Amino acid sequence: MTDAAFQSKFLQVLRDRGYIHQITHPEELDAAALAGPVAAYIGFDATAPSLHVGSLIQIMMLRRLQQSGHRPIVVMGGGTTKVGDPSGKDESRKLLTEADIQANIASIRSVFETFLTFGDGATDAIMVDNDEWLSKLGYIDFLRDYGVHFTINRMLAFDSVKLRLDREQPLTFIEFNYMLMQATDFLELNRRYGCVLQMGGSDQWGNIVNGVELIRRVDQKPAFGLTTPLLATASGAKMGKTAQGAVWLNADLRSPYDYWQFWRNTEDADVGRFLRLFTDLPLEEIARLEALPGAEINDAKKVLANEATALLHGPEEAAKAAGAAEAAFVQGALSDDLPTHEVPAAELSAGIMLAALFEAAGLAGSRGEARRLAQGGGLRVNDKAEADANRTITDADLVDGVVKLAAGKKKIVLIRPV
RNA sequence: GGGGGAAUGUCCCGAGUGGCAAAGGGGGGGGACUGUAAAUCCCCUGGCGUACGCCUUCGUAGGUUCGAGUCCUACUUCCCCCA
Repeated sequence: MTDAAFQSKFLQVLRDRGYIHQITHPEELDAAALAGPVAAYIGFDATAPSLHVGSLIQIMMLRRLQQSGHRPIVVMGGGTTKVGDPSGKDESRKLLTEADIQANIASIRSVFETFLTFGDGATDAIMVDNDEWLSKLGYIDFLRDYGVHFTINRMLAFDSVKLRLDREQPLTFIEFNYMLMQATDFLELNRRYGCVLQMGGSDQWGNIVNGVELIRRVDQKPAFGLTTPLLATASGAKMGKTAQGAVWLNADLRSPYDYWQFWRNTEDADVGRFLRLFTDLPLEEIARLEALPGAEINDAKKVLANEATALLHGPEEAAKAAGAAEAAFVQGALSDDLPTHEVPAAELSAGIMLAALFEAAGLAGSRGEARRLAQGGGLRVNDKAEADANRTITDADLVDGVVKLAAGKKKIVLIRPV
């Protein structure tokens, strides 16, 4: 079956907006989606207190699923995170404690509420924690019930395993079991909720296929897998990695302003693709936007930033971020909505070394970095390049009640005495 | 079980003769040019210090030496050959 032949709205949308990389059984899945609401899940491991942009394509895919009249299941990996997914990783990650994992889950879960509608209806989203069943597995029972369906021969051939072996990096037995855990998840969800589809990133293909085959083998029931392409920018860089680290979705880790900026700085060649993936705009509108010539493409980037920020943080925050950016970049003015770092007024009066202030404001990783930045001409105070990072900042540097610090032209933080 | 290799700047790859803060890439940051883009060119890329400087780094732990990434010993992990 070619992609063009999809009958179901769900797969048509995914195809047209660029979500599909691989599907295990395209025709069957298409038929199932056409016949009625299907339940599909994506798992999210709780390795950090927030998801980042890399997971956004998955979240958006669940949104498309729901928009197409189906039921999204968000699986929090309380159990799988205890084991640790080796997929795409060079080396073992430190094992997280149970408390860390639970704290991460608590912190992560709220982002889904803005993208999905939760409830008890047929197409309402639900969220479950796989620790609920995984932690109850008994070792011998597990081996007898599930272990018999997996051959080492096969497991060794999966990329997640092969990568580690090829790089001569150790792969521990616990990590080796991860794909079995994930396959167990799928089977359990299939039995509990009639979940027939697991989706995920292309690095999850192996894990997903295992689940599909487990269900087909053990329960002789249909099950499907679908993966998204690996997201990279047109220049080949991994999506969502910036100087300051990952682009977190939680507002306390990355402000709406910075989130807006992230999208605003999209490469020309990515604008159309990102609009399709990360906004709800109609395809015709996107086609028009991405066709804008020359510098006008910047208008499309603003739309992208507005829409994407609104989806995550709400329209008000998006508007504030857009306003602050407009003021800072176009008018060269200050806006209260720029990222702000507060310092005690007394400390400022006494004087603070500029390099230390940069470090505290998060604009530099260390004082040394701030000094280098100054030498390179990228350190600015109140819009003026400052070559001496050792100079002292005091009340005298306040302009309209704040000191405007910038690392380069784009990263701005206002220092406000309190 | 025996024999032979390998682990390097806490992002990755990777040179390295006993004097090394350690070659060179990639990635990242800054500057110039632009459109808050890409491409290109230039600079920077362990921490602290205003500074002569001090501290911490080459799988782990010891040792030899005025001095060790470099030599020795043990351990850890990986690869190859023989069994």
